[in-house]
Amino acid sequence: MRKIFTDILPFNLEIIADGGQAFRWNRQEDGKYIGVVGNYVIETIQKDDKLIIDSNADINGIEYIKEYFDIARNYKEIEKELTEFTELVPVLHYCSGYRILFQDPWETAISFIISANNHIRNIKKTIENICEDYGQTIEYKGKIYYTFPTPDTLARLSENELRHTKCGYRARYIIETSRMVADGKVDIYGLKALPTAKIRKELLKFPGVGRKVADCIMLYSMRKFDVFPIDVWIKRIVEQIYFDGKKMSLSKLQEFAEKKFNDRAGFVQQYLFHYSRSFMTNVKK
DNA sequence: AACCAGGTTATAA
DNA sequence: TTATAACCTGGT
Repeated sequence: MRKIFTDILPFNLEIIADGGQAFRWNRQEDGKYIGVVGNYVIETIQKDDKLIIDSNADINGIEYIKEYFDIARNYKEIEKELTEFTELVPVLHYCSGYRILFQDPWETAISFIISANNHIRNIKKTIENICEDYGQTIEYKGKIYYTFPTPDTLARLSENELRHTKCGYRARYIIETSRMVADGKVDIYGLKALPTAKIRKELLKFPGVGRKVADCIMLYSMRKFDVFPIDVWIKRIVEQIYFDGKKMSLSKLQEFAEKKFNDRAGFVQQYLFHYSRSFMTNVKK
């Protein structure tokens, strides 16, 4: 069915879908994005202050999609509040409309394990391979799409089988993590209710999950906004803006950002990330 | 041909 | 506690 969300601004579908927080969106020639979210195939395009969505979702699915795009949150207020940090005004201006999706924690965990030391192009390809090989099929408008596989499915695989998806040495991490979830060692869907530090401690039990990946999982699938995942892009831009371009250790930057941005750290990280990727491409690490 | 990319892990000082 | 090397893969 079709659903149109109105009055959505600030909202920028392009950077939301292609900004590195989700890996299953594909831009079409006409500016439309097609992606698989949960069990739904979603086609969406933004027309100014409207988000037009066609999908195989029913009424309940529409609600799920609304949550996914974080439609109800007042981002105008968030962006306004953050201008309190005057050095971020140009960043906010450039990145207005960025939103933090509310994704499935299981899919997000595996996706970000794959993301470690990897390119977006490779990450997307590997995830697509995994879905094609091990997900459920969905037919939509005469085409076949694939869901993200369940923990049980991946838990049964051997490392060599999974390596066909081009995930490389991460295969072992993915399988062991899948087994931990499948065996109930970590209740990945129940973590959201816990405080950030407690969730992080649980997530760090997964092989292939370090500080950065753990924080990404919390930010993109559990609505924990007091985290500040630091990758190479964030490191560069924070060092430039706040430390006169001097190299700083991750732990120093982590402490600095969390203290400074507090409950808004996740949003700030998101804006800084896109800004950094746009303007810091020629700067050495 | 070597080096790098949206980190993590194991090992050593 | 902090530093360094190795790691799949695909691209330059």
